[in-house]
Amino acid sequence: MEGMVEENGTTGGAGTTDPLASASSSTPGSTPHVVTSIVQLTLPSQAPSAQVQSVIQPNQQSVIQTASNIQSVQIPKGNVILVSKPSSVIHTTQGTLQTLQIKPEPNTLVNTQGQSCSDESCGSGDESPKRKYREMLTRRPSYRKILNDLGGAEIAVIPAGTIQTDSGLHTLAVSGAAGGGAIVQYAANQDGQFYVPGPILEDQTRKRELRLMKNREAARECRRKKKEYIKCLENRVAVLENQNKALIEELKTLKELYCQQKTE
DNA sequence: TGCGCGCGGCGTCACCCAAG
DNA sequence: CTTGGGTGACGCCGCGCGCA
Repeated sequence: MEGMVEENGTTGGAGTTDPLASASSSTPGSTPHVVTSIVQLTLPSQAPSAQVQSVIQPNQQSVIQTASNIQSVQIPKGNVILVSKPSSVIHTTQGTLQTLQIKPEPNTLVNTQGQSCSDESCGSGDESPKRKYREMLTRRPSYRKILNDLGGAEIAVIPAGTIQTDSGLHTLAVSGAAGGGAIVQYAANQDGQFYVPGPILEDQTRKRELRLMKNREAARECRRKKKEYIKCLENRVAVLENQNKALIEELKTLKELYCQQKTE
């Protein structure tokens, strides 16, 4: 079906190692190949502008690669498109970065059956059963938490030489704290034992939890970007391999033509 | 069926670096 | 100098797979 988008891995085909193999050899409107971990889109030749075959990552910021520059691409109704994510990347073998305009419904995604859906409902990420299941599982608490649970939060163990007095309140630099070090404030009781006053402890705990939460999300995002980057590189390899193949083929044809003319 | 192994994902820590 | 975001490293966990 022309202009149809397929999700990868559902059928075999040449696309697996060479996602854009059909970009240079297929006729306009031919059925797109299905490629592992990526989605391909072929625009029909009747489309008002360039014939484009692209690589799209499902449900995430995506990469669209073409063997030639993308002109203004109009997507016929009923065909995909991605990409509500603002920072999605489109790049070509020429290295030019371009803008893909989605018409007429900018935020509409179309699933693999060609049905449209909202951005949220199409996203698989945080609502996948696997993720839910994982969230139900309890992880081993950190050593810091274990120490806190053992009462270390109220009576702190103070390493020698790290104490600065400050009107009864002391400040301790903890090198092992999350976020590259933390300042812990505490006081001393009559017995000379150190403890963290309630409000300060609450504040410190809250700050730490906030920091951990942000770092958790940052780590997730970082991993996601890393994976996307790797996919991008793999896609680029595929594009260049295909281009190389096409050039070799062209050279072969020209050679044959030349030999033919020579013999005549 | 139980076990070991590899893989992928996660949370946390430590460090770096840019911005204020 | 301080602060906050990004990321490499590390350890843990669950899962799938092959093997005895």
